[in-house]
Amino acid sequence: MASLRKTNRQTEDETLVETPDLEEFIGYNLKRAYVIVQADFRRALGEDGFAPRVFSALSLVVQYPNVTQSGLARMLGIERSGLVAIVDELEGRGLLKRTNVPGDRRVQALVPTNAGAKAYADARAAVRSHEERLLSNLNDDEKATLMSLLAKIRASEV
Amino acid sequence: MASLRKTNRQTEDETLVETPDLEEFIGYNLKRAYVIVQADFRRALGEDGFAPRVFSALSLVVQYPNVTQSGLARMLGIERSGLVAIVDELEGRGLLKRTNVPGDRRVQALVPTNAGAKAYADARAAVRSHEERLLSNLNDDEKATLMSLLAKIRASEV
DNA sequence: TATAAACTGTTTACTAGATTAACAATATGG
DNA sequence: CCATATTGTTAATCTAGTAAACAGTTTATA
Repeated sequence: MASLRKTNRQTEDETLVETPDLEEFIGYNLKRAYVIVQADFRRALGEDGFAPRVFSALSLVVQYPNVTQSGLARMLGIERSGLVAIVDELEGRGLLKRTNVPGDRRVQALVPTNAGAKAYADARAAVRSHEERLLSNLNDDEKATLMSLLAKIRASEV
Repeated sequence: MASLRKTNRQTEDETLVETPDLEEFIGYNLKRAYVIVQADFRRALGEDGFAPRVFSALSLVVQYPNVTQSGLARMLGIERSGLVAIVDELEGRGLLKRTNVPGDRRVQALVPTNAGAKAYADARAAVRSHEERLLSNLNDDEKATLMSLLAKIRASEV
């Protein structure tokens, strides 16, 4: 707090301490934060753990059994074509089944297997402890505030 | 607030209103919010406007002229190999120059052109108004709080 | 001073995540 | 019945990013 020279004047010093414009943009900070959390997620879940999007898909299938692929894509905010590979992976690992629905032969309802429910419970615990560990410098109030502010951003989707 | 049935009990209703696990994870909400902001950024800057990462790079070059590519990559948190295409694009558009530095023939200092400084000022204004418009349901306090919480996440990088 | 180690910008190959467009099969609404 | 819409799927494409190698150059060390 000694110096009052807080301008963004250009110098040739190798140590530049002024806040660059970038830090003032929410988008930039959102991305940097997201990259950090996402990288730690992968580290925490390990080599052949779930990728974030696969974890998310499994989570919804476990919580909403019989969800259709289209419905799941809508919930995740991705195209249904992009979901095929994710469901293929989960089915290939024996964590869910594609089942046909009497009355509509187009849809394939997704049903978690017992192994899928178990794998999800384990993964959820791992994700929870990853976030708790990584974000240990935020207290519960701060986390709740962050969530509500992120929810506001999500609510402003065009 | 009429019903107290707030369990996550499984039903066969087509309208499921309970909060799924996913919404409780900071990583998930961070990603969803980031996707929304990033998509609006691109929409706002238009067909041949800057991609977010190109905008970020130009911002730093304008604010820190003579930054090296390695230095810029470090600031952006990406590999220097990934920066080559970004700098190629900016140089190709005539917005910066690669200049050689007397005393170290390895490095190429990046210097914004006048056109680059102008383009950045315009883009920065466009980005500011995009964020102001998109995030108009957050007041200044909320935005400041969000920034400080995101900064805390950034500070917890491993 | 000789040599090993490190750093810079770059290319190439690869991966992940995602989108768009088309398609056949099926369902729904005038 | 017929036009329209929906579902799951494939194929082609795009973007953003990494990792590994490389030649040229600089720095550190023995």
